[in-house]
Amino acid sequence: MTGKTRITWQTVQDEVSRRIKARIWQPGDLIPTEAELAAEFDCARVTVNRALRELAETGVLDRRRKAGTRVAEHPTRRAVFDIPILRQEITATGARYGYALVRAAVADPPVPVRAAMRLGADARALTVQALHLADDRPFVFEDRWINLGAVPAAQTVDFTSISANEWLVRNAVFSRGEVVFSATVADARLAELLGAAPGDALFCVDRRTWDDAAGADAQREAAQVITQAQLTYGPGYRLRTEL
Amino acid sequence: MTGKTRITWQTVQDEVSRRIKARIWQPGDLIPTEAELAAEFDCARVTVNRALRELAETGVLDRRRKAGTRVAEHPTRRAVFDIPILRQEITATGARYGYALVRAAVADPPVPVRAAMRLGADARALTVQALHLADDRPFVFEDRWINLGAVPAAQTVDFTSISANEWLVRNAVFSRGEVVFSATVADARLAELLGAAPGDALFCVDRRTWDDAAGADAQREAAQVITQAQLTYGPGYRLRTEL
DNA sequence: GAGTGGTCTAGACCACGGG
DNA sequence: CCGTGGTCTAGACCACTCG
Repeated sequence: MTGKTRITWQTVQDEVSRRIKARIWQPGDLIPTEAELAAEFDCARVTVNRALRELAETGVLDRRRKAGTRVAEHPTRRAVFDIPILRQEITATGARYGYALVRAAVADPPVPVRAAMRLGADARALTVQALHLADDRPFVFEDRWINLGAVPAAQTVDFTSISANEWLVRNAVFSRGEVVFSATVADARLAELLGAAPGDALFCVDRRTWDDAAGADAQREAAQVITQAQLTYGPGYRLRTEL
Repeated sequence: MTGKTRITWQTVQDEVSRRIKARIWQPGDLIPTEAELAAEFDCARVTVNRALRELAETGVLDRRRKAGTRVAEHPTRRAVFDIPILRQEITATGARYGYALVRAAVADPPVPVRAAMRLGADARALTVQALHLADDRPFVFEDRWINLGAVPAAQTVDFTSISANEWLVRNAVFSRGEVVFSATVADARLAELLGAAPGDALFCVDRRTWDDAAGADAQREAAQVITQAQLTYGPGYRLRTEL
């Protein structure tokens, strides 16, 4: 009865995973070569390769040419977060999405922002501050700076009707991004905006996105920051994922 | 001179990425089929498949049989965090790792812990509290509960010399995990342990791991929580990643 | 030097799902 | 139905790196 089902890369992956979980192959152990496993499972070597490659990408296996494949000593688990548009994050919870612009203006960015965005001393930028609402209650406060040198078209956009978040996703190319998670204390203004108490601990996400000059080979030197955004979530926010 | 370099899946992936970034193929657009691209790049179809599969996994493309491959409308970016053992997280910064046990005891878990771990009303569990140090300064406080029903061997371990974190990674099978990020306010005890001021906002990570009864097909019903840990980081901690 | 993983090819069959 | 992606096969060559 065993020869009936067709061998697929997932079959192999499941069996290998099982043997690791069952400690048949222990951390640090060398497991059979691709060719040996292919013979055992009676499938092509590339099928085994596909199965093991994914396990190596997720950190379960450690593969090196000539050295062979070992069960990872320290199974560094990898957590994956989907970073959707805020509208999606809110509607996904079943709540109604709302948006309220707080301020949009061309201004001189403060020094820390100027430094983070690598802007010249006299460069002006567009600041957009807005609240994203879930069922009419404040969900997250967005404090964004947009580099007008990189996205001049942003200056003419009416951000009372569309969030900077969504406009940028659709209209600005970006090739690289950074995300930083942290915790911050609610000051008086944040507390008022988010309906929190001053002193509350708030979850905070900072994003920066770059455009590595299209087509240019001079990589990160020529990169310019397109936008920087600080998202401060309301009290009690939790970001969850599975391993 | 163009025919000189061998076509590889990465060549194809780079070119497809370039066309998307350059808006040659715009969000929502149907791109050529695998067969067409294989003809264009003069390579095997499976090579194109490999290239596009990765882009689909990262959310850049949306692929459906018969419907073809489209550029994703909402480029949901995916942030990946490596969750290493704390020792690695600390030594990776160049700091010296240190560990100090605060408390290890078999005890009655408080009700919230009992609920989160799906423990019976009379079940006892092992609590392990410890500080992880970077260059002798508190880096993170670990407040952990271990289900002795799932990992009885934990009861005999001397957690003064090895952290529960590391012991469990090496000795406990787990098949599924959950990670939750949040922000919390430092109370008097946390402030003292972490060298923070009471009222500071602290970054907090909660982890739970399950063992889905090995081999059983009754999946998540039969699962038991192996351990739950709350990691509270010192003030100013930031978790960073690239998109 | 030689063993191991990384990848490509050409052809084939299958599964899904749009029309 | 039938086009499209998903996968398998057998063979081949290459790149890395350990011994």
